[in-house]
Amino acid sequence: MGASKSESFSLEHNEMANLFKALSHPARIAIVDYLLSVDSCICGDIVNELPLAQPTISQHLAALKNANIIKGNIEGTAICYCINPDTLDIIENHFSTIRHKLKNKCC
Amino acid sequence: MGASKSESFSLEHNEMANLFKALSHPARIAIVDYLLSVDSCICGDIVNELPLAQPTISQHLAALKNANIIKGNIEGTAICYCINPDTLDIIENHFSTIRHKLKNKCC
DNA sequence: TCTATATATCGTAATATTGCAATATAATAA
DNA sequence: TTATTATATTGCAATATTACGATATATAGA
Repeated sequence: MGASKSESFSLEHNEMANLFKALSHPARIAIVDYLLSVDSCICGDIVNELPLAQPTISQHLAALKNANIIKGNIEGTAICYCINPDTLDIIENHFSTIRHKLKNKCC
Repeated sequence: MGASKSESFSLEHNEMANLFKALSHPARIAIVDYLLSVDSCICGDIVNELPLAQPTISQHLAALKNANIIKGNIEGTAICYCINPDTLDIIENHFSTIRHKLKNKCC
């Protein structure tokens, strides 16, 4: 075999794994970082900021959009990208739950 | 091609991506969840808790250990696994920085 | 209309991940 | 020592990801 046995795991575990998978590539971390480094949402110039070809960046943006980590609004010829704060909430809640459970433990 | 061009990105972006990659599989999320669900560190019975063969679980545990997400102490014949709170700090700081940067933005 | 610009999709090659049977290793117990 | 138990490693097949050239689509402006 080789396919991930995702159907053997809970929906919640799969959803969290998919969020982390969307963040599991340095180009996608760099895209999120860049979106946060400028004052407003970015319309257009992500391709010039990263050392990857345009189709590759388009794929990475699609992965982030698919996981709801970023939102894209069409703005004329360009597309305006922003971080989705709702998904940030989900991730922060996940780690806050982990932190809380850890408090009652030996390590 | 096909290999990830990780050398084109910063060390920090690669380190965060590697942390998320370690969490990007439902089995590994389930392992972390299980480690948190019991009172103490787990010595032994992770294999019985998951619907995967022993070598597969050993691989997933190695991936989590390699990313410093869990720690393993040899305890006789068994190995005692715990969450590594230091790595949890790193991840929480990452999202707290993101949240902070988002405060000054349009979305 | 035609042209320029921005982004997406297709097709495909290179590489990485996943899963497990078989086997190895390591520690304890008899 | 030999058996038992727990975990790791090897080898390999199935599948997924990454990257990009070529091409398609879609909008704005001339």
